[in-house]
Amino acid sequence: MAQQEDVFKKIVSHAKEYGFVFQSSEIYDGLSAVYDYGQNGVELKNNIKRYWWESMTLLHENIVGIDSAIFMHPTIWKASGHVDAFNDPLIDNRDSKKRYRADVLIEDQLAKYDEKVDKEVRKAAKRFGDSFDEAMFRQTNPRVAETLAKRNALHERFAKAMNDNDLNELRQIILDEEIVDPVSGTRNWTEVRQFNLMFKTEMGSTADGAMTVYLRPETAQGIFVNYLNVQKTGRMRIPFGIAQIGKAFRNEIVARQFIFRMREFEQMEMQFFVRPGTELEWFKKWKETRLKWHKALGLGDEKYRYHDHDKLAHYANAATDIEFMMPFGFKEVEGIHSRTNFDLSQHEKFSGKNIKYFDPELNESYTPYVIETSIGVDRMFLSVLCSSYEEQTLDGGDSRVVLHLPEPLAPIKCAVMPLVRKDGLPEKAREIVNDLKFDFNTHYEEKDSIGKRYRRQDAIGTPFCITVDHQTLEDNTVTLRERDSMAQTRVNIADLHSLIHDRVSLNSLLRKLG
RNA sequence: GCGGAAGUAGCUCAGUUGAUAGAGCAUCAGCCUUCCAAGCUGAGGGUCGCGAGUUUGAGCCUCGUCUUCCGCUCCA
Repeated sequence: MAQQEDVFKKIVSHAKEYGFVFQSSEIYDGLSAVYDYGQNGVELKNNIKRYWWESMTLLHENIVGIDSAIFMHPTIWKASGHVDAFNDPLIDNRDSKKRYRADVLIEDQLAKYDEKVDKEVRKAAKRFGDSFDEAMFRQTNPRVAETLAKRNALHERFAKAMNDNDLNELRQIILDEEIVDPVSGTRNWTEVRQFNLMFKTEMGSTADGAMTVYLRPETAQGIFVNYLNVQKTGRMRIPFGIAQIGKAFRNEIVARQFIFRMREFEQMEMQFFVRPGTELEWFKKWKETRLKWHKALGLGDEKYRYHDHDKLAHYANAATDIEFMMPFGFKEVEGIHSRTNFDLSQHEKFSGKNIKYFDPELNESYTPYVIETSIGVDRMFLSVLCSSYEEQTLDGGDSRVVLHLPEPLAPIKCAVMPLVRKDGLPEKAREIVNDLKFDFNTHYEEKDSIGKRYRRQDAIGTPFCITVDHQTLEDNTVTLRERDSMAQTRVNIADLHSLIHDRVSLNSLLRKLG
């Protein structure tokens, strides 16, 4: 494990050194958990997005795309449950170093009072036998009355504090109730802090007229609130899907592991709308379809696994993750969720609008069920990068660092280089570049020895190098050198285009998906 | 957010008990002309994360702060 973490550090360094990923605002000491993509990173990332987008929209005639705004009506996040779910008052115990939700601690305390009352009741029931009147006992017993009075006072105080969002009062309740940390058994508590996982900003240029809006914490809601627009204007029939790629934002408490967990990240989501009752079939189908998409990249089938959720979120009736073997363990890259009709029903309720789908085959209206596939672009990027990175020892003791990127995803497809910088070779190489550049991201390079130039291209994952030598001037052939095998073949300049195209075009990946 | 460790050139790092910064690789210019890096000459690049303090003097000591890593914690 320690060794793997070393590898991960090397990958992070490599990503920076070769222009894939930089920390945001680095010259100002950086901004925590925010990263920028460099000149090679952006190409790789765009290629990943294109692979996903085309696999959705080109290969499925019943899936279309949208691009919704990051700003959305704030009520959407009330409807989706994010306003409640993403706002927790948290408190730390200084001795155990554990963190708790303050409201949960107090709720546990309430439960303890209830438990105390129940205990009295059970004791009395045992003592009085059949003649025991529980209702009467609860009303009249002085010990029970005392406990209940305390409990109700606490409940009232707690409800008020939560309602007022009074964090100091929550802490005071914890102190007054002498609540101890179940781990350390101490009452050495920090302040209660509010954690807002959604970023807030204001819309409207005057302070008093401004409305609080959120940066979306997921892209899915943009699809839900538009689904009927798309269905009607696109004359879509169930089952159909809507795909979207876009940024989302979460104020993560702990954001770590490089670009694996960032505060600003990009999602590729597809929401698939189906007839109620058929959702689990579709869930199964999308689970398989999505894993196939991953495996087609050839990063290694053994690096993937499903992780089915036992504990389901409030809106889901089935959920699984596709996990990828990162250097720091199997980690979620994609989630496939059967979201039921929760989101659409909520939007119907909160908006007051009828957004039911009319099914012409059944001749009835209903709220569709939704299967979601949601993949993190940055996580995908990381899995591609990590599994492609190799430090290779060559015959003769030489070594090289190679990125075995899937060829269609590589930032640069081919590098053209004159063997020497004279005798008209550079000019000939330029001619080749000027022909290939319209179809492939092509680099020209003439500096340093040829071996060194090959190494540089290996380090950024360029699949092909084309070398122009003196023979080229005579018979228009060049050396085509392959990244992974380092094999060299003599080919005609006229054949370069199709040779490269067969290997680096996205089609070669998409065809594997059928 | 808590605890621990760290931050010196693009990368990897050295810097002795405090005396105003070095190496290798990389980059750039030139020479050489060579099909798998590390040949020669020269050049650029650092207010030692940032800010205070102690001191005649701080990369080194103290405090604060930011960032990163590890462990907790959290995770629609």
